[in-house]
Amino acid sequence: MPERKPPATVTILDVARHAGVSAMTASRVINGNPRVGAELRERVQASVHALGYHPNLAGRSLRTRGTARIGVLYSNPSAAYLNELMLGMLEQSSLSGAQVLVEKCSGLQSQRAAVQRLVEAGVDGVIVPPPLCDSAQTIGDLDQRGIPVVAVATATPLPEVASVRIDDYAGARAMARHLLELGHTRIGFIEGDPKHTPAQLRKQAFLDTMAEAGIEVPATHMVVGMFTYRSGLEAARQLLALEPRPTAIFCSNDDMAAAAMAMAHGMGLRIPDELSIVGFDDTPMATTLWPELTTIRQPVTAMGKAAIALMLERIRDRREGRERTPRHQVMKFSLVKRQSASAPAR
Amino acid sequence: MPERKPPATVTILDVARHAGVSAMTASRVINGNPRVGAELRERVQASVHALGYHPNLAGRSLRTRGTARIGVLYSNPSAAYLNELMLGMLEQSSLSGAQVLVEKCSGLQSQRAAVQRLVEAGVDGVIVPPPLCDSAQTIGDLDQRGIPVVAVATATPLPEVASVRIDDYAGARAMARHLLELGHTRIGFIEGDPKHTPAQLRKQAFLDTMAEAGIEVPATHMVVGMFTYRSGLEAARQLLALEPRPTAIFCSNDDMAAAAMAMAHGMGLRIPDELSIVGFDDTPMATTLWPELTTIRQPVTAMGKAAIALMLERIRDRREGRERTPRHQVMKFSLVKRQSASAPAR
DNA sequence: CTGAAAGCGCTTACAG
DNA sequence: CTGAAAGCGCTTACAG
Repeated sequence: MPERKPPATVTILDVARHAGVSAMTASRVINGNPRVGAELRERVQASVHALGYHPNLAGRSLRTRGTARIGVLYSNPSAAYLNELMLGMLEQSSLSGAQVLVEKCSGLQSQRAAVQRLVEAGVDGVIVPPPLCDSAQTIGDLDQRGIPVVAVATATPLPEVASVRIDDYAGARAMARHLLELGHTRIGFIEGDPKHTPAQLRKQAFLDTMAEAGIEVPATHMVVGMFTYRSGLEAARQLLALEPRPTAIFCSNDDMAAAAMAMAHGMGLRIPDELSIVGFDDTPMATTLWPELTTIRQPVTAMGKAAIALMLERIRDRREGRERTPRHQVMKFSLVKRQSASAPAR
Repeated sequence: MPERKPPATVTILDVARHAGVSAMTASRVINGNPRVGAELRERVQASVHALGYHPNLAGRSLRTRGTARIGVLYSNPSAAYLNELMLGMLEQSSLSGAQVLVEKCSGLQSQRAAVQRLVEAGVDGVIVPPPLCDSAQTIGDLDQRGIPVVAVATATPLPEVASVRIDDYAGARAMARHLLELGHTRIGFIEGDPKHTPAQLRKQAFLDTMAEAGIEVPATHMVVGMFTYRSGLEAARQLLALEPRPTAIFCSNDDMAAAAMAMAHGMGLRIPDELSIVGFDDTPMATTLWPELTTIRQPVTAMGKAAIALMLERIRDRREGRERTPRHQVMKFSLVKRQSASAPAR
């Protein structure tokens, strides 16, 4: 059995020695502090590279007292979405040595209580995933207590609150175009919960894109859903009973697309030959289904990371007495073409 | 706007002072070191409680050099499962200040390469989730290099490797009993991938339980699946074409149960009135579907945590020169009754 | 622009 | 069984 040497830990002192400078200077270079001469900066960077140095996060956060406490307040979660978001948040927070506290709430009553619990736990800020991100009530409550907030996936973020989101309008537009390019003209649309801002934008983008293409969308082709599988089932039943039947269904999220597929499968429709179905979000479900779902990918894990990063920035600013305008970060979506959509049969 | 005081950080020194002992003694009590007198132990514990002390993890891991590097080697993942597992692993590792490195591989070829990459990154141990946990090849490779392994969710763990799992046999037995108690006798069963050990056990448990109840299961009621949605679709089609139709379908996992529901919905069958469907695993999909799925809950997040804890224990033992028999931790499953199963219609 | 000293909170030898 | 000292790796004042 080969002897394994413990991975030799390269410290900042090793880097400093290798570069012939003090630990201080090495630290400054590593942290991007500009008050270092160009020559030393390069020497240090070379040493970091040569030695394969990675900062010890425990040491750093111990010294910087960077142990920020970040609350996450959610309600009514889609389990898959929350998992993915949490994954990103935990990854980022462990990098920065921040601590994450999760609170769940259901009714309005319980929203106030949950906020209270987070405050008592001494959180430095609160991240609010959907659908709570659209609740003026909760966000107002936090804001009034002077707690920094980062909203995730609101389509129309309040200016006083930082946010991470994708451009839902542009995403839905890209998907509508894709269906048009495949040759579909009779497209059914299943709307999301009208109270959620992303649902509104996705719908509007679909209608606008169809109008631009000169295609009139009959009222029967627009069916309201609630973003749930159950609502998708009912909506799909209505659309598939139409004569002539739509050749494609654009669902405002993946859960409803899964339901539409369920209806179609059982009715014996071949997907995508006889019916194309597309979703929105790219949840884990999208690759579980068969055929795999063509959808708009929302980079949820990356959004979780970004939310933590944004929050830490705000907390830091605050501790140092700066008060900046909250940032609104728009992440890139992508159109993921899988097997659930193709050209319509002629 | 109310002024917010920064959460006063209670250190181990505060606890020690409050209890009238040295920091050392406080530390020993907090870490469960038995070499402390009963009286001091109680005083310290009271102080911890009174002051609301929580250890600063950065300080701890800095001193213990506990920065273990743990690899996670996966292939062919069910996205939802992996997310949930990762969540637990990250939660635990951030508590312990361990670092997690993730490697993906597909073919056998790439398995060796992935192991090689992990070794080069200097990992202290590797956690292997399903389905790779059943690969003698990969586990053997790691074991021969002298790297500690923790296998997640193998039904039949190798003795030389630590493992975290549920009792698949008992779980499937509980579910079969549940269906029998509801009054079902004509039960179809969709098997999982026969290469996976949990699939074998789930099937055997079903057959044994039926036999004990004195019910003969015709061969037509047992259909092979591959744990995928697609295979579930085909299997359900076969079962639902039978005359007389089964009154219930027991699927070896949730993905196949979702597919069975899809077939049933489209055929216009009412669930659970005309057909009960149950799954296994309790993935996020189970609560997305409608009606929500009755299934066996596998505590995946907790299993992720346990895997990290087990691994850290092994690494620690190793560093201190101890060599113990690998532990096999069996977690509790639970039968989650939702709306997809009820008594058969008469 | 650069550095010597101190200390973040904790636990590991080392003494008794 | 208990404690005084030292140090994990890093960065924050404080000097120059």
